[in-house]
Amino acid sequence: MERVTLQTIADRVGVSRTTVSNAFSRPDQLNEELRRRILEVASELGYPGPHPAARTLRRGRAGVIGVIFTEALSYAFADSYAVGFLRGLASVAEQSGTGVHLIGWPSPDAAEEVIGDAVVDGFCLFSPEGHPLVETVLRRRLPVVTVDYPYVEGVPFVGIDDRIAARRAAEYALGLGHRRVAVLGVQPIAGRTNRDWLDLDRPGDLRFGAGRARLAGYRDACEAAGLAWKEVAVGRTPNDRELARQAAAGLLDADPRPTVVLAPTDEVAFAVLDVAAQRGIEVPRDLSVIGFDDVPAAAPAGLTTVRQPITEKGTTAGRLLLQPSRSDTAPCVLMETDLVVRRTTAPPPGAGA
Amino acid sequence: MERVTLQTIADRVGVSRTTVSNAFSRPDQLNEELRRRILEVASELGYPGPHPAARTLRRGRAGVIGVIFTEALSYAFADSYAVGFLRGLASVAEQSGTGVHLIGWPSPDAAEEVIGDAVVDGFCLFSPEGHPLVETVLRRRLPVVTVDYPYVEGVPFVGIDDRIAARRAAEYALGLGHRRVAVLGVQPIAGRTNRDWLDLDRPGDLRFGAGRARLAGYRDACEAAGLAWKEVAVGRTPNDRELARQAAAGLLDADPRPTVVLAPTDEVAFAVLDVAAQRGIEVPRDLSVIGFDDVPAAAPAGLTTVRQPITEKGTTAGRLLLQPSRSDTAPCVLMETDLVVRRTTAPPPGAGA
DNA sequence: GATGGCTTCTTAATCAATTCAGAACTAGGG
DNA sequence: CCCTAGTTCTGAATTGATTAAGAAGCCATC
Repeated sequence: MERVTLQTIADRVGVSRTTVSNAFSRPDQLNEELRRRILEVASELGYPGPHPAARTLRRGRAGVIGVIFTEALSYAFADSYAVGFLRGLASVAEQSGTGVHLIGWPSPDAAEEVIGDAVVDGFCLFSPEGHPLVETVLRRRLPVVTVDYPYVEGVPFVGIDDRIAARRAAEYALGLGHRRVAVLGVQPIAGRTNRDWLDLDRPGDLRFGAGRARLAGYRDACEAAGLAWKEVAVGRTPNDRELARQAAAGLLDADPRPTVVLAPTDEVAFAVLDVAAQRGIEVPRDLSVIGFDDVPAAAPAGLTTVRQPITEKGTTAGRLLLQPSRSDTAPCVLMETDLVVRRTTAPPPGAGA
Repeated sequence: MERVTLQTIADRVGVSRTTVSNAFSRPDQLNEELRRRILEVASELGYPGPHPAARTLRRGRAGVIGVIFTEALSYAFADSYAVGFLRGLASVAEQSGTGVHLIGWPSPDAAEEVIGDAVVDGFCLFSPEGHPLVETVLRRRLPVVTVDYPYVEGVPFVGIDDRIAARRAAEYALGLGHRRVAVLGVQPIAGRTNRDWLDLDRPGDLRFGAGRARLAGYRDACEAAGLAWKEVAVGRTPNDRELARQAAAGLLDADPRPTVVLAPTDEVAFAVLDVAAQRGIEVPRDLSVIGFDDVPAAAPAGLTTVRQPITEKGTTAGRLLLQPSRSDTAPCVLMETDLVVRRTTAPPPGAGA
């Protein structure tokens, strides 16, 4: 059985290849009766329809956008922040008949290849912790939007001001009277972490990771409140509930125990709550906990956290990609955030409620 | 600025197009020094790399598989069963340098187009509730694997025996002594539901939906235990925790109230637990609840449920797609399931514990 | 009876690569 | 000096469609 192409059908029906193409793609260009005959023969021969790669090549448009993650693709489905973002992006893409191609990143080499081979009309770089692949992506010379990190001059961007938002959260805690403060930072996954990751003063560095920017915001608030940074217990952890329990335990087992933990994400905040429950530490009486993101699970858990418009970030990124602006300067959207106070925060014990 | 192609570079360096192509795709075919010169010129000219569509067209391989969902793409990220499945699939794809293209289904027409336009090497049809698009997909004449439903003769398949698994769960409940039984079925989303959806006796129909198959399993168990099906309270609901609360309330507010609810999914079971908590009905003392799927949230919630290997389904489907079997008959994998008894089931009240 | 406008179809160019067969050159062995 | 083998590069065919430009036929209008 040979391959069936437009030509096969054209020969069989006795018309030109063009006419057969029109039968599929521009029905108004030919006689209805002839079109029916063509489609009938096509179906008889088992023609799979116009070849998408050939069509894309000729048309110069794929009808798909690619979303590139920082890590392995499975991350996209494990993290509810990522899931929320994708939901927003997908809904916009859907409306314009555009597909979404998810691109993971098993290893740097594989990434180069996958990015080079992606049949897409544009890329969305989704990377809470910076993205070593920006160069590779830009090389494709397609429309690009980066989300969260990094901000690249001339490339459309969607994000929030992590530093300010984190500062607000810390200010709230300090305002409640807390002075024994512990903070946690999200570090990039193992292997890519350098030793002075916690050195917040390296210039320009904050532009490459939400974890560090939030940490810096926490520090800003502490110092403004007259609390020296070196008196604050600082830990770091991957953004995984399971793994974060270790770091959380480290902080909660210290003596004196902190009265508030500022977590870099809700996921990590949940880990802190888990450990507190294990230890019989009552929240918020003995310990206050603040998260970041306001993922769907935060509300039922009563977690005080910094809300950011997760899904809206996705829709915004989608629109930026699908309807590129005509202006000279690349759009740069900073979303609003706000502190959502729920049931995991209270004044420190002995504050004389 | 003109478009830069292999030819542009070839002209500039003074070699043939073939040689430039080799510089990118088959480094062993040319002199290292010449290759360096070519790559240098390419980078100077801002060459984006070999055009993926052209490459795919010529090679006849895309390096991507498509996953087609039953409903809107956002569903894929809202449902934890789907998320688990995708995680498995993605991990296998990743290992063989293959991308994953997620394909939603905003409307039937849009779907035809998106499926026809997808530059992929194969399709995975993921559809707990049957799939009207099987025909469209098969027309592409690419490798296909269907997951859960529908089972199509000659098409590789991965799934579980929903009917048997559901029967086992119901048998357990009946074995505990329950006689006032309520069951819930998951119906496809509104608009595609016909009126006699609950008529389990329509021939062949059970092959098109986990919801109905599980319902049939519950019925099998009841009748085998001498409990007439018409004495069982039957409700139906979409697979959404929020929406399912309504159906759950309908069952729990009945008089006499059932002592056990057999839910078609964990998501629905959670809704039943929510409503029970609202009403002050104590689980498992006053009410037993059994779910289905064993999603990650089931264990912490203590939900008794039917475990199915969600992620493993994904890896299996991936392998079937990426390493098509050489055998004549299409592989058909039925996964194991088992009942996981946790803290939401007990003998009915007044059974003399 | 020529002119113009429609509809319907065809011709030929184009999209951007890959690949196979073969040419040119170098080097080694007899 | 010739033959063979190996490396490096080229020419031409091929992949499967879309599209702009143009031709043929038909009808109505002036």
